[in-house]
Amino acid sequence: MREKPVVSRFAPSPTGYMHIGNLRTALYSYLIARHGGGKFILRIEDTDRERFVEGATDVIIRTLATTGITYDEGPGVGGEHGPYVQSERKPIYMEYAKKLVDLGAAYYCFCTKERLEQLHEEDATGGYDRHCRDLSPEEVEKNLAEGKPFVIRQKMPLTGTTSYTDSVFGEISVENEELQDQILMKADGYPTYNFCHVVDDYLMGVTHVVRGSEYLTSTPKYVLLYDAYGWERPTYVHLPLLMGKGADGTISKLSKRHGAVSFEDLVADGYLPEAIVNYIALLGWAPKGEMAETEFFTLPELEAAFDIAGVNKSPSVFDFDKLLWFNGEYIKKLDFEHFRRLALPFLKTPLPAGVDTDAALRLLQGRIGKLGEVEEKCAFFRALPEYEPDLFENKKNKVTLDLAKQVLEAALPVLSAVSAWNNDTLYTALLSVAELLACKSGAVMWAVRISVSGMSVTPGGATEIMTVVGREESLARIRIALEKL
RNA sequence: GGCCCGUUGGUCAAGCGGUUAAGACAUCAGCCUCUCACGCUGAAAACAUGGGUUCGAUUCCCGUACGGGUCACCA
Repeated sequence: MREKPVVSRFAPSPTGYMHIGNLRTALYSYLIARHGGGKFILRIEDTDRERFVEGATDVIIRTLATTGITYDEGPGVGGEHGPYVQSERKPIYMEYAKKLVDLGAAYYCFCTKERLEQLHEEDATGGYDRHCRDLSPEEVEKNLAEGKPFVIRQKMPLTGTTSYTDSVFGEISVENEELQDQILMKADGYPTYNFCHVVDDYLMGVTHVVRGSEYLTSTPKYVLLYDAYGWERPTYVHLPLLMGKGADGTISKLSKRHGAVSFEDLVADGYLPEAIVNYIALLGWAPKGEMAETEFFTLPELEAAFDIAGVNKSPSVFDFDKLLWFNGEYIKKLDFEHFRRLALPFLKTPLPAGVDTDAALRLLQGRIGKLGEVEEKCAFFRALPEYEPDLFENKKNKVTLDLAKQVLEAALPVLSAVSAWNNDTLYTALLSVAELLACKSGAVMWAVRISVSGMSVTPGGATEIMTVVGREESLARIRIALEKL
């Protein structure tokens, strides 16, 4: 018996931004499809008119495009199961809802919102009392003829249990008496998620339903729908949640209070899409076997290696430190031209005329975790920071204020005399200063570096920094230092 | 609160009855070095808990604790 080809989908609702948790769901769903050589569909779930956000669909499409997650069917690319935006599929749902009523698995409900609110006040845990479940056909016809507003509810079995097998969590069972007669069609004629996703998944031939584990306990209700229609149930793949760590160390569901958690925010902060994808792929999934120690994956490599069996059950905490490390590694691997092109926009304004921007960026490439650090790390190239003379003191290199003064006094004429201003000549020149003063070369380098940078920690050594800021500025900065000493 | 799910170092995680319980990030130390960083070497650090089952449990079963999810005319 042959396996059916895998068809999976990503079905976000357009909320205006792409949360990193949603992106991971999209990624896993995509990987399951591609690993199985199957199809991947994008579907927009916009049946909540009140929460509709203009342009939100574009954010989703853009994000998928920049991460390289391609889909075979969906908005913009079309396909044989369109349209792929639920608001454009509206007539389909009423048709299928009526079919369900005929099948005896759903019913019209004419209860007003006021009555529902009253019910809730009387018993907050009771839920809907199934008032309209057993209305006679005549009564229903009469109400419909009068034009009374209605919803369509799912008729849940009152006894027994419903079970299904999730490919990550295993068998899930719930008592049917726990299930509410949930609303399938709203009074505004739009379907609820509970209903339309089932209809669409069926109509679009989706074999693998991949989504967050918040749906784990409501899935029996969906399974009942498949059964009522006589449709084959899909394979369910529920994913563990993504958590965030708060400033106080508490763990909770990843949200804005944990910092930039939308994909576009991270990119704007200088994280590379490839690094983000690589990192989130590993949050909740780990490769098996001999691949278990591998950490770096390109998208195609993930497509080859991904396997549902490697998906974890427990929630994972999003760790910005590790993302930063991953990102730094990806930045290091960039060829310089590429890095340069990405880094330049992160400078608020161009560096001063005398400063060698390319040289500065070369220094930075191996030392930053994200492109957003470029500006701050370049600040001292723009202007010498304020600093106190005692910055010159350094135990390891045995530098005292007095020695620093001697070094700089000796270095000034030597550096002025250097014919070509480059790393090698400057290095040789400074070594001669060390020889002249009979001190460690480290002491000379230290004093010079502090004087030209005004900082104890810099993205490069003394000569490298002088190369970047240029001859005039370097000498000027050394003179300023001498005034302080 | 009812129901469902989860629990290996601070974090991500391997493990799928017998292991010195991998690896990575972060942390710390040493080395290297024209500082920092990179790199290299090393260190500290974990099976929530109580019962079973078993010759033997991190691994299987039950309870407890803790954490999470869910109970909408939201998805």
